[in-house]
Amino acid sequence: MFTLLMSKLYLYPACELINLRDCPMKFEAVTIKDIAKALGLSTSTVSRALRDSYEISPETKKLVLEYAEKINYHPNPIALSLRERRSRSIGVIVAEIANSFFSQAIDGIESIAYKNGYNVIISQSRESFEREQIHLNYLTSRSIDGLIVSVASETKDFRNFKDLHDKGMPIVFFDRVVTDIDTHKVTVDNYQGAYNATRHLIEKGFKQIAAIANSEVLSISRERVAGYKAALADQGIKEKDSFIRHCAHGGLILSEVEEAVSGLLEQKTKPDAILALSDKITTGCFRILKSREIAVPDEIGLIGFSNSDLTELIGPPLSIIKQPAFEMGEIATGLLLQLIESKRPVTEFETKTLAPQLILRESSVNKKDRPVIIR
Amino acid sequence: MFTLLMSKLYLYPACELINLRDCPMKFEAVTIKDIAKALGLSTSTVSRALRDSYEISPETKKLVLEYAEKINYHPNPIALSLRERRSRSIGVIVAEIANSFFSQAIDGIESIAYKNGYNVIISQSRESFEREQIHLNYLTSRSIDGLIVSVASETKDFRNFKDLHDKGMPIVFFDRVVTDIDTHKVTVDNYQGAYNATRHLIEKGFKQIAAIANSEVLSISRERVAGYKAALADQGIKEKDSFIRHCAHGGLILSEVEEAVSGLLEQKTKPDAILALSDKITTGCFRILKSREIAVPDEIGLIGFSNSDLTELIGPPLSIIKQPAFEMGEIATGLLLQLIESKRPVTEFETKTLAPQLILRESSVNKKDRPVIIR
DNA sequence: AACGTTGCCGGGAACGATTGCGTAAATAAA
DNA sequence: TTTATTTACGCAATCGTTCCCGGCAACGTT
Repeated sequence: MFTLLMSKLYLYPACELINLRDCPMKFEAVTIKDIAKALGLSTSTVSRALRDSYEISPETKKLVLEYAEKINYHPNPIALSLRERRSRSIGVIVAEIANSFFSQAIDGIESIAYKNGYNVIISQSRESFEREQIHLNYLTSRSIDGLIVSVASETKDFRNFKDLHDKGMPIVFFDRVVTDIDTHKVTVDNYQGAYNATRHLIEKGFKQIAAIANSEVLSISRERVAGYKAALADQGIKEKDSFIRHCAHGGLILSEVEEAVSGLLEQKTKPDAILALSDKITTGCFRILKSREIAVPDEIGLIGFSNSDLTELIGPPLSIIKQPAFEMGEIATGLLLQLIESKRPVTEFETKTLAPQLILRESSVNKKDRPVIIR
Repeated sequence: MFTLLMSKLYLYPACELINLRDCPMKFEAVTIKDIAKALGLSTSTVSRALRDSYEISPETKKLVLEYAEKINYHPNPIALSLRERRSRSIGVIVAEIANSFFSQAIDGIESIAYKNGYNVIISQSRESFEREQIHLNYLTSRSIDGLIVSVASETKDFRNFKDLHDKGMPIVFFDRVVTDIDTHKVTVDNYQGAYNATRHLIEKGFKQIAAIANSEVLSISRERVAGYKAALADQGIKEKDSFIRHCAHGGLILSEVEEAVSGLLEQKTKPDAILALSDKITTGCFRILKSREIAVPDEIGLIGFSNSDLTELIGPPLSIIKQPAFEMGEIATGLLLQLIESKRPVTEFETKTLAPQLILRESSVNKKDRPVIIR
């Protein structure tokens, strides 16, 4: 290195000096050429030796491998990507990272991706259609091999996803899936989750149960509301349209939750319990009830979807429907990698539906029954 | 496209058919060559036209740009990376994504990186030295342009970071910094944060204030403990070694927090307040006090570092020292990009210290004073 | 009329790796 | 000995870009 530098300096002193300044030297890239030159071999031989090709003699292999080890050679992943036309990275679009459900899911995604030598590139839609589409564009222009998506609350137009999928981009949806696009999907049994929670409320003596859901177009909202309605029907309770509210931004904006709650409380017969059908709505709802000094569960019972560990510590501890987020991330990634690495185009897609977990605590237990704390 | 395919099919029917099967067609890569061929130009001309070079006539430019737009051309970032020897992606290593502080910081990192056309590759150490080093290795072998790190609790040996930095890899530390390595750092005024919290406890009438900190080697632990001690000293309270506990894994394992709390409660004079000096420890601590049915703050007051929004909803609402996590992520990324894109090697490094925010709620207010709820 | 400028463009070598093909030497088979 | 076969390696193309050259017109200058 030193001698090399010196000789170059001798030939082009100024040029080299400038170069040294301009390039902060980065990571001294030791390439296959360096090995070839040092060992008096061709790059092809070195490459094959490193890949343990049968065409290379054991002695040469040993030589190459030892030298590569010695100078700490690592194949340049970018060169590989260019040649193999795959980047070995997958894109992820979620509403927001700082949401327990998504961060746990990303955790799962990352763990499987890492094990298989893939990078994960994360972006957040913040429930905005526009941001989602921008990120979609950006990610695809960055040549990712596949995509894992939980669509934004605002999104009503799935054409871009559809086009992308039709063009051959492997996509796996999780949590909030797009029913119209035929690909792998990973969800929780939202219907059952909402059904069980509603039924639980009824069993605990609540009569007037309202529901606040995420955006109407979202798959999870439809399924959860359906579960809620079914549970009411099964218990002979008539559903009221005025008891079902939606938050277009998934509760990301507290004011929309506030509006939903207000809408419920202003009615002639007020609800005695609220079923919150999305993470942010659950905690948002509690926040509002608390600020209005409405006692939970004595005045209004509360249960909702949530993946936060801290719900247990809230006063009163919140009953929640918890999704196996980490597992969902793992499964989605497994399916995606399967799609990416499949030799032939995949035409059979599956929808994995996991079981949600109902964790009952104090917030959903009517005073008559208190304390029935099941954990 | 169709005619092209047909002519190829005519020449190499079998070959093409196999190809079509093996390659799930991916993303139909429209390249600069396609444009050149279609327009009867050379690739150099097209490239230059796209980059608006002065060497290209306005007419040709127009032609190329319009055609490129029409067929939706996007430069292949991988080819660019190979040529420019930069991947336009930065690595991030944090303890765990599903931790409010880190997810908020990542949020900030991602926003700035995205604006500047960089990808973010995230990995989690889970406070383990081994995992951290594995990820460090992996990330550097994936040719990232720079690194943002908050070191793991377990890490005592910073040689790999140091070596990497010495080799020219731009690194920015945030939150948990490595004092020995001279590079940009972004922290919060940990000393002041702990000082103010301690002082607040004293003012609220607590006399026996204990502290539970993260791993001893961590910069944040040292600074926070120092602030705690200083506040005691300033108020003429003698510090007790037995009142300072450490959690080697940063509270990631609840049992170590349990052990720390037990250690405090077993003493002849028990503490009447606990200062938790790390996110996980704060909530872990509360969790344990609650499970032991120790009233907060009546029996033991509690305040601690935390970035979770839900601390407000806990019963009783937790007083916290909150870090501007999002902002820290933004600043760290800005500094990193500055480092990456600097023409000449940077030798002057700065440490940005932001102000923590003390949010006082009920958990740190002694009964005599209740209710003094400052928000 | 001869020569220098300028404008505009193409050829081709990189970047780092893989791989189909060709081929020399060494060995085996005839 | 001649021919076939194997062994072990090198050449060169390729992936998509950029950019250093070099070239060829059409000018303008003397």
